[in-house]
Amino acid sequence: MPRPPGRPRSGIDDTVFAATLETIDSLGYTRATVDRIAAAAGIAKTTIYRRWPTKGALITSCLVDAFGPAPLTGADRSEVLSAAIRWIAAKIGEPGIGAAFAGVFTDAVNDPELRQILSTQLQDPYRLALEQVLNEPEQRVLFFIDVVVGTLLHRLGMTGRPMVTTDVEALVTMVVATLNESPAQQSPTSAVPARRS
Amino acid sequence: MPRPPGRPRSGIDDTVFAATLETIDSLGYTRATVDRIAAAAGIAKTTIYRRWPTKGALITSCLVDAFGPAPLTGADRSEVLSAAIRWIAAKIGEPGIGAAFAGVFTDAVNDPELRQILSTQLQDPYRLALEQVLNEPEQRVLFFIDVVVGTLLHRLGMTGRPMVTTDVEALVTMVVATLNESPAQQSPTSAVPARRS
DNA sequence: CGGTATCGATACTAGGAGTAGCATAACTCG
DNA sequence: CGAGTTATGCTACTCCTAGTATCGATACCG
Repeated sequence: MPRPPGRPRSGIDDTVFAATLETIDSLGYTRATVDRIAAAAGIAKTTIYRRWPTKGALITSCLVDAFGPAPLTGADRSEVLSAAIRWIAAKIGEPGIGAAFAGVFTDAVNDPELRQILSTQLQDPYRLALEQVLNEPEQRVLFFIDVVVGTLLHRLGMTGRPMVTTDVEALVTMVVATLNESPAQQSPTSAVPARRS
Repeated sequence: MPRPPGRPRSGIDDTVFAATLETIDSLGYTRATVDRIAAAAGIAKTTIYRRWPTKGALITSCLVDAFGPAPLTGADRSEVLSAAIRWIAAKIGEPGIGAAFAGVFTDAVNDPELRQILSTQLQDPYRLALEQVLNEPEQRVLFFIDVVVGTLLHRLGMTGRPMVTTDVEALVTMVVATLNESPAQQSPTSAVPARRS
């Protein structure tokens, strides 16, 4: 794949991501203006707007980078889900990440385009992976995501602090219990045999 | 109680509340500027700022008025909690209320003063009432509130639509199960007898 | 060296939160 | 009725932020 003509982009994405989280962590989401983020990264604001169309897109991109792939490991479905909940809770507790997440989520509520970006780029990969590994339908996985992420963000938003371990464990217990009770399905297609009408 | 001197305030609070919800419902939270809300209410913007210090305070006040007292009724704790969850879910689904709630919550994440207003004026009354009627400690009631409200707002924020009845019932089932399992406490002080050291 | 695309810097537009000042309206008291 | 007091409407303003425009300089390719 030949390099396209013109001056190549300098590899500053990681620098911008780091500057974004640092600025949000130290000043809060609203005061983390694009100007300040650019200054913290040592680049011009216009350079940021050449790479990300809006501030929300920048934050989303930063979060996708910060979260990385989810560790969906465990002996059974319960362990996988427990590990996933503890993982996202820890991530939201990291400096800057939780505030960035809450901030961009907040913006997305009233911005359909940003909501689309957030849903597609950030949520969907994890949702699809969870549907696979848990062998659960989309509706149910979306419900779990709403419960877990919604709870963690509500706690962060109302108190300004991430959820403590004790409550995270209560969340794990509650959600895993729900997973194992309702329509328990261990094997995908054979659980409910098709019935001819 | 003698009327204080000067021109009395005109009784426009209800008009402003209605105009606020209407404007948010039709234009969305971000486009519902104070100017537009004032115009919809047929008053001057300065009049709004004489009664509420900030836009967030106006929305919070509007929500307190819109929610009203929670119907904490039922034969036992499970019924009370179930009714409360269905009630808040229905409220958040009403036109304008959910968007207003999500919007002001969003703003509060990065605004400690607004967070204080929201916590004190909106959440605390319901939290205290729930602690009484459920006979549960503060920490546990706060956890339930985080789960229920967080889940409902996350669904509204990610999809733009309130949670459907099926999922609300799943939420009810999940939370009520947690209420009845963990440290079940039927009587307040006698459950754990004081032990002299 | 020519072509192309990025970067930095400065200046700009658009829009919303919140404020200031003033004329006017409404009400109480004497 | 008139003086005192407070609320309202209106206009104009400040401050801040997202996002855009422009232009010279820079880096890479052939």
